[in-house]
Amino acid sequence: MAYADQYIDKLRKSGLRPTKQRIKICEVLFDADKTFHFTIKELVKIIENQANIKVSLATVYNTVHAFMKKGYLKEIPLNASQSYYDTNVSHHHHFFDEEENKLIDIHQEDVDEVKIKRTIPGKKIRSVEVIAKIVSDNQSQK
Amino acid sequence: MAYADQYIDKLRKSGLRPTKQRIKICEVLFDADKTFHFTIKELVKIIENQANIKVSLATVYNTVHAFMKKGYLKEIPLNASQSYYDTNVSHHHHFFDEEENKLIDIHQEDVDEVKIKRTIPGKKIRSVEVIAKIVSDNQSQK
DNA sequence: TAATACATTATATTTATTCTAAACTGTTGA
DNA sequence: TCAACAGTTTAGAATAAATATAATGTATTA
Repeated sequence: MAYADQYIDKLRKSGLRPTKQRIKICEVLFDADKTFHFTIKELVKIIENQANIKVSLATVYNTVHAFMKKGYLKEIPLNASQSYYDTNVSHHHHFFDEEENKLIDIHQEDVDEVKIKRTIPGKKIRSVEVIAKIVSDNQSQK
Repeated sequence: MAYADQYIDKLRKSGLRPTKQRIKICEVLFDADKTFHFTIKELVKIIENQANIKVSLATVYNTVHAFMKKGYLKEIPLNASQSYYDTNVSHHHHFFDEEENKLIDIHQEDVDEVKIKRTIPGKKIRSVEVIAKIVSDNQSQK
């Protein structure tokens, strides 16, 4: 509640109408000081559990996408609408061309080994992959 | 054709029966010297175009998954069945726990900057993300 | 070659996501 | 304050990828 005004502001400044549903979604997403990861379904459940407000799946999709456009949320680049397979089973990385939905290999020698200094107790790293998303460079076309 | 025997061997050694469909799939995937990326649908189309053989979607799915289990193909870790979003919009990377389907942040300071030495003409890099897949480390539990 | 175990297939199912069109709500200005 | 409009929400339909099912077909074996 304390934050509601702040969210109304945030939404207005983004050109989004501050509706009951959007304010509730803001509260769930931004009230806590720590960040978190979620799927659409998880978000719907959290909202149902925390409030009397009913929010449809479609609204959550719309709002999450609107928030992404505004930079309030980020999609984790772990997903594509379909699976891609590779006949090159050696260790290498990829460019993903977002405009053409195409993958391009980056050979291992073109990337320095990625060293992760953090570990998770009881877990080991099975693979490390780098995905570099690329788009047209309009600057260089002038 | 020239490679068919070799593929029959490869399949037998993997405990897969060398059927017409599987041999055709091998030819499409492994005949050329260069590697390539594909989706299931693309593979179905290529097979239809290159041969008289009809292959059902289900067979291609089954075979591609069998080949992955054997290490002949790799799935590009760009996919999850659903999208994950993050309220942390700062630049950082992720662990993905494959057993629990959970994401864990890796802060930027825990990974050295990833430098990619290759460029694609007319394209610029929009984002570089590291996904480290983790699984239980049974070694350390003894 | 017969028996069996494995494969293939068309079709149905499941799941995530997007679309649609009708009902509803926030906003604006008289 | 209220009417009118534009933007929003919603249930349900549509789409699309992936998986499951069960009947038919095929490779293997002895």
